[in-house]
Amino acid sequence: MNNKKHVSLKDLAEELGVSVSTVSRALKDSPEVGEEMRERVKKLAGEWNYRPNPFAISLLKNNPRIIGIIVPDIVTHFYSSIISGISDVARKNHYSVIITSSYEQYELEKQCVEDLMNIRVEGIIACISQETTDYAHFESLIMQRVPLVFFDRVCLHGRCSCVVADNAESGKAATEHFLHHGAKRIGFIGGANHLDIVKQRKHGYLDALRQYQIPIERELIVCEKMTYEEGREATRKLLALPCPPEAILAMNDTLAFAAMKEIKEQGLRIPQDVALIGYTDELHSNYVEPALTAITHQTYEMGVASCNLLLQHLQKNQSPKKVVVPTRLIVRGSSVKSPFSKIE
Amino acid sequence: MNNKKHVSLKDLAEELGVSVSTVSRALKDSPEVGEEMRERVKKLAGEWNYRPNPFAISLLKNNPRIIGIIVPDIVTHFYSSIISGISDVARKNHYSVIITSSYEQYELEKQCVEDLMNIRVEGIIACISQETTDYAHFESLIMQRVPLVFFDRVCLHGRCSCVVADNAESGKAATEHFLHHGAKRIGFIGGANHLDIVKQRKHGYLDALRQYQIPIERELIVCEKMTYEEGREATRKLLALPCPPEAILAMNDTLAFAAMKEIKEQGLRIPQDVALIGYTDELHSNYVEPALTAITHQTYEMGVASCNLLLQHLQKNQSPKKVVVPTRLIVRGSSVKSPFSKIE
DNA sequence: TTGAAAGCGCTACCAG
DNA sequence: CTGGTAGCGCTTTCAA
Repeated sequence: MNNKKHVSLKDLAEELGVSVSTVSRALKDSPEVGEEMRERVKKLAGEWNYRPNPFAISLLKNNPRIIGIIVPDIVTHFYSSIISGISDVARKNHYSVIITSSYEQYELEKQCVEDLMNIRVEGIIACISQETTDYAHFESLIMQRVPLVFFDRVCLHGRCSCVVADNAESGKAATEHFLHHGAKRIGFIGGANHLDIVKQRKHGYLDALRQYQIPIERELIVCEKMTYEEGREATRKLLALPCPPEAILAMNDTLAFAAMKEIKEQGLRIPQDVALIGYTDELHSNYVEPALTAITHQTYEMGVASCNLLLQHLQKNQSPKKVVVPTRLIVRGSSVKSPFSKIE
Repeated sequence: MNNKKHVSLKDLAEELGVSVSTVSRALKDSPEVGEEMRERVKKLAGEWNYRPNPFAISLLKNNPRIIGIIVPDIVTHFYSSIISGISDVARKNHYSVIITSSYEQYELEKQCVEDLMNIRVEGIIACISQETTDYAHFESLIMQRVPLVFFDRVCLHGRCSCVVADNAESGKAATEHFLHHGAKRIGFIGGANHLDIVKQRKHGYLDALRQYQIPIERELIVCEKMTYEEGREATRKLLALPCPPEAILAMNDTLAFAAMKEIKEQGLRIPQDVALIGYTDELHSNYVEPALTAITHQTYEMGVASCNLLLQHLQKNQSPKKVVVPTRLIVRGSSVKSPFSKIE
């Protein structure tokens, strides 16, 4: 048709012999344009496959309708599932989403913030990296009044909205589950201590022990990085104790699967010798053997909640809110010793 | 400082008492600007945290530096890993990435194309949905000269670039592996027949059988949708045959894990009663028991290759290329009957 | 070495 | 009901 890549209002106007203003109005069903005119314009726009140039509109209105996301990584099911929830809500509200990964690194996380600001996203939804202990890059966003919502791993409490799981409760519930089923010496494998989620889940764990008047043993608590290898190492440490734990609570799916592998490789049985509970999503817990008892996050819902929260902030200035998305303890084979287990 | 959300060239120019042109030039180290001037401009730009408005630049240059991605879903590790590869290459080349999901639905896939075109991405990287058999929405992209690269599930051969695994070879290799280890009756669980990947892998499977002069039995080949439930059902069908297969090749990880579950639930042993090979990534194959022998895709590399290919097309008009990323058969416990298995 | 002005595509205001 | 025009922020001529 014409050599230019995109059709503009001007192109349409020239072809129809009218002004750009008229074409613009006709296309958005302005009441001040003639019925017949509207028809003609729309017909040609359809034929020529006209699409409004989003950059012109963003330039004009200063609202690019883009939301930025920062996650530690995108391949972990937990995050991709949350992203999925965010994207769906965003799309329904005619927002695009740009996803960036910090790869659990502080420096890269700062870069992500920088990149998103350069793209001029309207707001950011983030989950901080394991490494991050300084939050200046996020504080600067608050100063610039860029709406900001954290999920799962949060910071700057009270200064921006966040979506979290009921961490303390779930840590307590898992621990109580062990206690109800006869285990008294319970190991806890967590991630870096400075993370809120670690603190809170550990808090729940300790709380349950206290309530049941179980003495707390420091060496049963191992908090390092949340990687597969560290999980193996932590489990090895626990099992090598003079008096090893009868049960282990692992703080995410990588750690849980690592613990499971290590326990098995040492020739111990799950749950008879060591019971195991993880934090994970439903997908893979069923594939392993025994099926993994786990605290299940409603990841998709967390994404939906995060995006809704951000949209609220985008629409009007609002004081920070905190949304707690409940978890559930799904009991499978890895935690309950069958009544016959002691006879075997 | 000032109430406006963003600092513009004009703001800087006014403050410095010079023209916008000068500021613009100074900022991009144009040789025709004075040393001292450049210093002053850059200093103020830094202090005021000036960022060029990307929409103005996109409007002007008509290159928004955004790449669109269409995947069947984002939560499957296979796709998220490929996305990860694409994103990394894109970011290194100062491109942003917008990810959309078709949820394996034809209608939504068309919508994704539409959305990405509205955003005016410079090019698109896509993996077609299971449902898609009509490719008009992609053909229209070719007509509009929008660079397009397919990966894994491809179409419109020869008309656009694509990145694929060595499907036929891998299907053949897996089948030969079974044959070498004594299985003769091999079941094949695939996805919808119209998909290239299914055809090619089946081709490899049949090829191996022919070469070893094993009669081909139609009822050993089950091709339905690639969902967990269909995988269970397909396995059930195979095992219910008068003469059930000694080995099963499952066409992706969902199907493989489904098959594993079903085989176990029927009280059969893997690999003694039924050997199993899947197509999957390394991550979860090791968690299950027995560990799953699998054709491993180099997913991250496929993403890297796809993005590189697209960038080439973006830089200059080029005839379509096809990149084949080799797979590897990783032998684990699920396929090799131990020498003692028959004694047990 | 610097400034003025046009124009990218669009909207919105003011005239007619 | 329709047209003209200014302006969003930036780059890029052309003049000085």
